[in-house]
Amino acid sequence: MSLFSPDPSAQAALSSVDYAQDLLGSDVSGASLQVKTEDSWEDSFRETCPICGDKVSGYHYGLLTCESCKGFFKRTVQNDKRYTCLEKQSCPIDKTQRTRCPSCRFHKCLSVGMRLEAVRADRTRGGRNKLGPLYRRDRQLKQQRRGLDSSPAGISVYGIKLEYSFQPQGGTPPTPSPSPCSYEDSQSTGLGFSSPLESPLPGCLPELCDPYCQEVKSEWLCSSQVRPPLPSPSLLPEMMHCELEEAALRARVLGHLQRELASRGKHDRLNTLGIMCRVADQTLFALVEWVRGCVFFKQLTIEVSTIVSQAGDALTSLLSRSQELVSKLRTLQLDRQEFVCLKYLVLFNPDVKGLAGCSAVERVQEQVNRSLMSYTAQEHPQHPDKFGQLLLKLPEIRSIGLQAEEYLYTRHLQGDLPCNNLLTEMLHAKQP
DNA sequence: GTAGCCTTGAAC
DNA sequence: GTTCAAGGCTAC
Repeated sequence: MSLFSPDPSAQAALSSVDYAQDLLGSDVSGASLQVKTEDSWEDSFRETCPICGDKVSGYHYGLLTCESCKGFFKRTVQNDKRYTCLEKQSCPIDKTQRTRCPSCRFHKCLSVGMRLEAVRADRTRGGRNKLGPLYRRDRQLKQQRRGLDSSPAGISVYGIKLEYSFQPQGGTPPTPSPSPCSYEDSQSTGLGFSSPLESPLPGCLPELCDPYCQEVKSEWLCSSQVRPPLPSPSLLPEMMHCELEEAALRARVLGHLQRELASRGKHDRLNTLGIMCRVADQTLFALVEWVRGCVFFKQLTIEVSTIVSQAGDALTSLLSRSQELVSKLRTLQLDRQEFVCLKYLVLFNPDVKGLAGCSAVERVQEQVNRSLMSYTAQEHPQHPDKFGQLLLKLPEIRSIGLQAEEYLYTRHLQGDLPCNNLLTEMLHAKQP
């Protein structure tokens, strides 16, 4: 069984911190495929490091990398190093030139998906972390992909039935094409692959390529003679197109609230929590509308959700954390494009507990990462660290979302929340 | 600072 | 007991 898992908790927290800092969201969990093969592990070592192309030594901080990039990433994060690129933040990173520009090397580490949170703050040695299941799934998916590569198209491998799939927007199956395709071409048939086990078409732009498509990657990342432009931010206009107009959203939420307050009698007034829940409810409607309309999400099917949630009394802390986050984002001069990218990164979160079939989500995350990196490099060259700084805010955004969720769940269990609204419905859905 | 090898220890 | 992804050590 396999599920896709959007994470509106953090979405809500991120989207509404300006005017309603206690929104909830939902999470889903489900079983994941558990297949381990000897071949897949051996095959892992035949791959090349997605950062420099050197020989892979194993999974490190979220993906298969070489020993030196592992060490570089560890040193950088552990020692909180800040690098500055002396060129245009687009230095080629390969085995022979990887030590030339640590700034671009670190950006590449982040953009291909190395996880900051996998570097232990307490420097504890040994043991395993929460990425273990991800590594297992990745190994398994690689194995599946190899099976697909050597099998006729469309035939399932190992008899595993997929319950979740990327679906072409037009409902027509993707047509394999041996020639390179444009982003628009890919859009016209959805993302061009119908399950997380299938790779995108060969020859597509790197933004739409699978993270392990080394042939294409090396072409645009490592060539020093003909260097293509920075990873195209062409995804951004598409993402911005789906964006709700914030002023209109505010007006809608406030208008609804005013009408509700006006319709209530003297003895039927809403208390503060009631007002906040109404705001949360309307914002959730808007968020659901955004999620439904957003690029990528339209191509997903979603299954049921369950979660075990624990209650906590945290409104003060929640508000203070949210305000602090907003303040940090303002200090970073977060603009609308970056805000939208963060929203996508929060929504398409492969770390969601119990998420299976997450490779498609990881691919989306990687594409958005690239778009964000490209955008910040082009639009804010005076702030070369901005991409990394923005990514560092994601754990806090997600954490605030979870805290909001826990708080609301507690109040929900105590019967403090108004009935018959979307918020309550979502909280009901979270009961184990 | 880099990168290859070693040690550690939780998950299986 | 084995695995393997963390952090540590150290020659360069």
